[in-house]
Amino acid sequence: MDSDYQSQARVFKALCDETRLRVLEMLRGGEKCACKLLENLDCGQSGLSYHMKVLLESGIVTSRQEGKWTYYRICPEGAPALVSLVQQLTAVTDVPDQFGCCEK
Amino acid sequence: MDSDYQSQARVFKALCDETRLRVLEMLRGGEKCACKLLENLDCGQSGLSYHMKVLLESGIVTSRQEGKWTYYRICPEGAPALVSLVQQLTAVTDVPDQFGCCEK
DNA sequence: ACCTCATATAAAATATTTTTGATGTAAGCA
DNA sequence: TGCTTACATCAAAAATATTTTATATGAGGT
Repeated sequence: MDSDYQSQARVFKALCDETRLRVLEMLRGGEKCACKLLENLDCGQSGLSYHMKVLLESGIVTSRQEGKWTYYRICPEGAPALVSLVQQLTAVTDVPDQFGCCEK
Repeated sequence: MDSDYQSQARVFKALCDETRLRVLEMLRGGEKCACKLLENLDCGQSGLSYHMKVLLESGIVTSRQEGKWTYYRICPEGAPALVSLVQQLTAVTDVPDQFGCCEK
């Protein structure tokens, strides 16, 4: 598990932008090169490059170079890790915690 | 499923802030009132109010009034919905898509 | 070596989020 | 009614993120 709030936040930041969600949807259908992604998005080339960097740094996506092209795909390790992170963040524990509450 | 990018993004925005992740962690141990949350956070009262609004609007958290107090807890419907949203976003499909790729 | 293509990076402009401080509101109590 | 407590709302400032434009880099091809 990832117990550092900042790096958890970084993963979710990758998902809170429309353009990046579109990219992710395209990648669900399989590996794509940057130029194909670009064709189907409403942003400039450097904009895509920026968004892909955010996705890469979150661990949700990986890339691979082949000659001049860069191919991106959903990371086979990162994606399941994300799912379990979300599960852990929202799973209510049955163990009482140290915080208590106002006169309850 | 939530197929609108903007509302999907809204859910993830709720999770990409350290303070809100802390709140969520506290709520995992059970319902808490705002004042208890405030005691354990590094933000002002109006700041907490802002963050709780973001969490409420994302559907991950719900609240309940009791006299002067507001109690917050992880939403029993919203949390699982989030998990399945993440699963859907990152599940690679076996069906080829309409995008193709560069000379592959 | 030079040119082009695919992508990355840097800097500036712009937009969005978060924090802060002041004020508002509603509940409960004297 | 007037006071206090718990929280919400607003507006301005501060901090961050995104977009845009220009320039750089590195792989091929001629």
